[in-house]
Parts: sequence; structure tokens; C-alpha cells
Amino acid sequence: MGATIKDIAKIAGVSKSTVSRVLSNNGKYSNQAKEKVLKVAKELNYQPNEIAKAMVTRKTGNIAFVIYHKIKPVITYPFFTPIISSLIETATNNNYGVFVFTERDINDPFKTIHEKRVDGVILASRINAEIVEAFKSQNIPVMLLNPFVEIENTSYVESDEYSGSMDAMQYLFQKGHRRIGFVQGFWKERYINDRYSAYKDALMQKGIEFDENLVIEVDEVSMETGRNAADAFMRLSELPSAIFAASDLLAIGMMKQFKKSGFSIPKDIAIVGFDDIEMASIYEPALTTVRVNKELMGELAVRQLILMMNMDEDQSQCKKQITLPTSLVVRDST
Amino acid sequence: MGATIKDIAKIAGVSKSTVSRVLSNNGKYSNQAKEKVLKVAKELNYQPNEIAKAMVTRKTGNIAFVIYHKIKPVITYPFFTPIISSLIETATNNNYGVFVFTERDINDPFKTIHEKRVDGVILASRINAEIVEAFKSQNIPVMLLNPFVEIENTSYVESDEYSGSMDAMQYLFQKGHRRIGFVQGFWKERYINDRYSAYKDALMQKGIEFDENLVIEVDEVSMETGRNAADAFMRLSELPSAIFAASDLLAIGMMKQFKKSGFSIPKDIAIVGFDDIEMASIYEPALTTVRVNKELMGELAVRQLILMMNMDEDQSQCKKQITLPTSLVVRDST
DNA sequence: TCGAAAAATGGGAACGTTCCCTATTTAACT
DNA sequence: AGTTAAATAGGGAACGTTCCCATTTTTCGA
Repeated sequence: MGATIKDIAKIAGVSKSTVSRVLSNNGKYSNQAKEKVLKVAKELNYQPNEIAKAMVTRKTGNIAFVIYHKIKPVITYPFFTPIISSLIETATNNNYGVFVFTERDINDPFKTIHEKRVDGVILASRINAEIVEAFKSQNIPVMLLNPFVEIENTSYVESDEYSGSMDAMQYLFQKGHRRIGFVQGFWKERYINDRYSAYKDALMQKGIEFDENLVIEVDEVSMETGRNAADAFMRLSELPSAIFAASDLLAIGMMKQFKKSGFSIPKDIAIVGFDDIEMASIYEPALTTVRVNKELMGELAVRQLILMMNMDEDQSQCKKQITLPTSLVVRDST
Repeated sequence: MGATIKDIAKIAGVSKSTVSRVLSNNGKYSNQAKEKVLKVAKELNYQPNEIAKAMVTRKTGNIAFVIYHKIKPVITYPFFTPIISSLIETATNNNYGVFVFTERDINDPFKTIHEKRVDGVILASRINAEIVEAFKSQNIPVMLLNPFVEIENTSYVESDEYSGSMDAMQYLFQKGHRRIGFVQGFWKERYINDRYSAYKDALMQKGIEFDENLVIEVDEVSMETGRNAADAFMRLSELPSAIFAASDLLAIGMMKQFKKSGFSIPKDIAIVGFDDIEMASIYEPALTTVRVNKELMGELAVRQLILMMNMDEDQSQCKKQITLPTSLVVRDST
């Protein structure tokens, strides 16, 4: 099979300690030894065995990304696709491997992850305190990504949903809209619900009375439920002049349904989404939406986790809670 | 830290051999020993160390997926997203972890993968004989997914692009089209180019003369190059009545550009795509396209690889070359 | 040229498993 | 009860590294 340090040592006529020192550039060795070892290593096409290394250093060089989410195949979910992509890219560039787990694929993510002996985990969405504690108690650094609930004393990266939603609402006001609807999924599961709060606060600040008939809750975020939401709005005696959908998938589903029912967007009804998924710019009319920097979220999550993994013990020292700014992208749906 | 077999052995009052036998259910042991061991293991919240296991069994339980492709962040590339998703799902369900590598992220995928000591690899797209041989010579089972070139004596899963393309052409003929354009990317890199062959063969069979003005090559597959292709068609003295785009991204880019230039689809020009990416059904008009079963491709690739990994030595015994059927999905663009 | 300090090297334990081989216990049959 | 076979248990090497510690070699100043 593959050559080992022992093979190199034998051929180069030095001890395996010396070979190890040369190859990992750790400790003292003579130039002569270095040359011999590197030459032989090259000849034998030596590839270090990360498994053996992991055995003694107790670092595998792998991390896990777990999405605790109801949605089906999560990698194809348009909000997560770019996050996972940038996450893997950043990790790979730093010599880390990434395991992606989704709640539904696995009976007990904790068990599986623990067996794989990852050096750290990134947990997304619908996490809770017990899950986080399970990892922390095993001394596995935890980084949260867009957590639905607040967990104290834990690093996270999220986006500023409140201010993004405020921007969306201000923009609609500026366009002259007063009667504005709101749609969102995952109602009860979110302890933090900045999008909804911002919607209500914006109305209040503008002195517009909150009308609960204009607020629709769907139990899943998809284009299908977006269509249903549009139907619900069309059943009202009077349609709102604009709708703020707290997710692009809902927004696009709604646009489809409104168009199908003969309404024109944005003439008859204006739609604003949230997330800025890829489809938002491709669909016609292109969707005005609040852009979340998904690529940066993935990247920062990995960077911060790497920081935490490298400072063994006392990770609390480098706790970091990042809230990324969002930006309103104005397109054709408003 | 975590409890080990040795800890269990000490507390249960048996040898670590016995503990190992009980936990891995391999070899003989008494009921009494079993009970004691399992009880202690539970008490200590024992989690097996897969790293140590990998060290001795020489199986890591991990596989690598490598896309040799020009395109940028490959996980977000709509053709690959569902493939990677189903690949990871299938692997996870079979207790395998998946590392995803893309050519551009990594200087030398072979080196990295080899260091990670995966049990097998799935290689996609623009592979070549040397790459495949590099893995095979290290006794790492190789499974190809949608390979651009033919590699002898190697298992693969692909889709029947020739017959899918034929179906598309037949359908256009049936709709009365005679003057049909063709667009594709990655021209020179494909040794196998069934889509283009089918286009030409279909014309010939129908007795329509091949007109190379109606064939456009783009050097990258994206909506942007699709737009360019549409522009190129519009510069012709006479527009074809239909265009077969060998990729949905190109098709959608073209539709966008045609619409922007005031043409109506399918009234002024009909468009057929290939792949059936998610956007194909969402964009309006919804795209008629040749559906490739991407989910099944990912699943079968993993299943076959697992088969190969489990039969140590003599993998040639279970070589399998799978060509999945495609199906024409008729929507609104034709 | 000698001695001490510095530099380089080597030996071997450790990481947590598995698995082979040997030793012990138990069972079974005369 | 005695012999043998079968069942169970234990000891220890091995997997390929790293890293500590002891030993050897080199360097350099007096």
C-alpha cells in the first residue's frame, strides 16, 4: 500500500522521529537529514496518513454542519445552497473537511457527529439549548448560523433581519403603500422573529393601524404555501396594495398565483421578499427583496469556528456574535 | 474526555477484548459479559472512536465527491445541487460521510483526498484517464458520474442524452418545426457529445439539411452566455422557429433575451432545454425540457460505490455501467 | 585540545481500536 | 469422574503518527 514514515526512515537511514520532524517541520533536524528524507518521501510518493495523525493529535481536521430544519432536502433549499457552498469552500481552503447533516436524514445527529470525531460544529436554524449543550459538554466548539432562538454564551452569525425588514417597509411607504400585508412561515418555532416585529413596528411608527386580517401564517416555507397565501389575500374584501413576504419562496409563489388570477405585478399589487435567493432575480418580474449575504455568513461561520478550534480550552475567550447588515435590492415587483 | 473501551473493561471487570467483542457484536461472548458491558457502556455514555477503528480496519467510512469542472461554486450550480443533495442523503443513510471537492478550491484534489483516506471516490464531469488511474493505482474504488469522456473498465452512471435529445427533436418536428437551432457549451472538452450528435442525426433522418449557421457554441454554460446566444440568433437574416438548447441555463438565458427584444415564446420562437433544473418549471413561460433524473444519479452512484468498497480486491468483478433513461417534459415554451 | 553547551538524533510510549493466538472455563459424553 | 471438545476470556501486537526524553554528535570558546 502507501508508504509510511517507517518506510522512509528505513530507506533514508534515519529514525522515524527524524522523518516526522522533517515532514511536519517541527523540531530540530540537519539539512542533510532534511534532504535525504524529502528525497525518499518524494520517491515513495509518500502521503501522510491523516487518520493516524488524528489519533495522536486528537484533531481530525473535519467539521460538521447540521441543519435542524423541517424542510426536505436541505441542500437544494435555495436559501441554504449558497451558504453550504461558501461554507465548504472556506473550510476546504483552510484544510478542513465538512460533513453535512440534516435532521431528517439521521436519527441522532449528535451520536453520528460524535463518532466521526469532528473538531467543531456549525448548527443552523431550529436549534435549542440542549442540542448546543450536548456538544459543548463534550468540549466541541459550537458556532450557530441564523439560530431561531437565542442561546447565551455562544458564538453565532446572523443577519440583521429587523433593520432589513424596516428598510423594506420604509420603501413600501415611500412608494405610497399604506395597506400592506405580511406572510411568514415557522411562526411558533421562532423565539426571535425580527421580521414580524419590524413589520408591526414600522406600521406603528407610521401611524397605520395594525390589521390582523393582513397577516398570514403558513406552516412551511415553499412556493406552494406562497400560492395559498395569495389565495387567502384574494379572498379578502379588499386586496392590500403591497405585501411583505418574509421569504422569497413565499413571494415568488404569491406572484405566480396573482399573475395566474389575472393580477399584474407591481401594477395591481406590489411584492417584497426576503433572502434574495437566486430565483428572485431570474423570475419575471424580478423580485424586490431584502438581500442576506449568504456567502459571507457561511464564510464567517467557518472562520470563527476555526478560531475557536485552535484555541483549546477557554473558548469563551473568543466568543463572537456577528450580525451582518442586509440591503434592500429594488427590482421590478414594486 | 470520552470513555474508551479500556474504561469500560476496567469497570465491568472484563478484558478490553471482551468489550470489543460485545460492542461490535463480533466473536463469542457470554450473556453475562454482554449485560455487564452494555450496562457500563451506557453509564459512561460511551461513543466509539471511529478514528481509532479506521486506523486498524483501514476503512474510514468516508467517501469523496469531486467535480472536475470549470464552473464556479459548483454546489450552487443548479444541475449539481440536487445530485449532491441525493448523494449526501444516500451516503448518510448508509453511514458514510461525504467530502465535496471542486477542482478550483484545491490545488491537488488527489493529494487532499488521499490524505483524508476516503474509502472511495465519485468523480464527475471533466475527468480524464490519468485522474482515474491515480485513484485506482492506490486501490481506491472509483465511480464516475456523468463523465465527459469514456474510461474503460470503470463503473459509471450517466443519463441517456442521445435518446433524450432525439425525443426533444422529434417533439419539435411534430410541432411542425423544420428550421431548428442548437446551442451548447463545453464543445471541445466533451469526447462524448450525444446531444449534438442527436441533433444532427435527427435532422438527417428527417431529411433536413444541416445548417451550421444555426449551431452556436458558447464557452461556458450560464444564463449570460444564453443571452449572447439569443443575440447571435437574432443577428441571423431569418430566426429559426425553434431552438434546442443543450442546457436549461442556456435556454432560460435565451428566453430572457428574446422576451426582452420583444419576441414572444413560444409564439415567435419555441425553446427546448436539457436537464430540467428547478428554475425550468418556475420561470415563465415554464420550459419544455429533457428531464435528467439527477436524484437517482446521485443515489445510484453512491450505492454502486458502496458495493465496490465492500468487495475488497477484485472490484472489476462488480463493475457496472448505468445509463438512466431521460424523459421529455412538455411545458409552455414550445 | 578539551569541555561544555547546543544541535541533532533515536528509542519508545501513547492514541483507541481490532484481531490473532493462547489460556482458561464450561459443557458434554463416555 | 475423567477426558475431550467447545465456548469464552485475556494478552498483546498492530495500525501510522507525534512527542517526550535520553543519548549521541557537533560546535565553539577558552
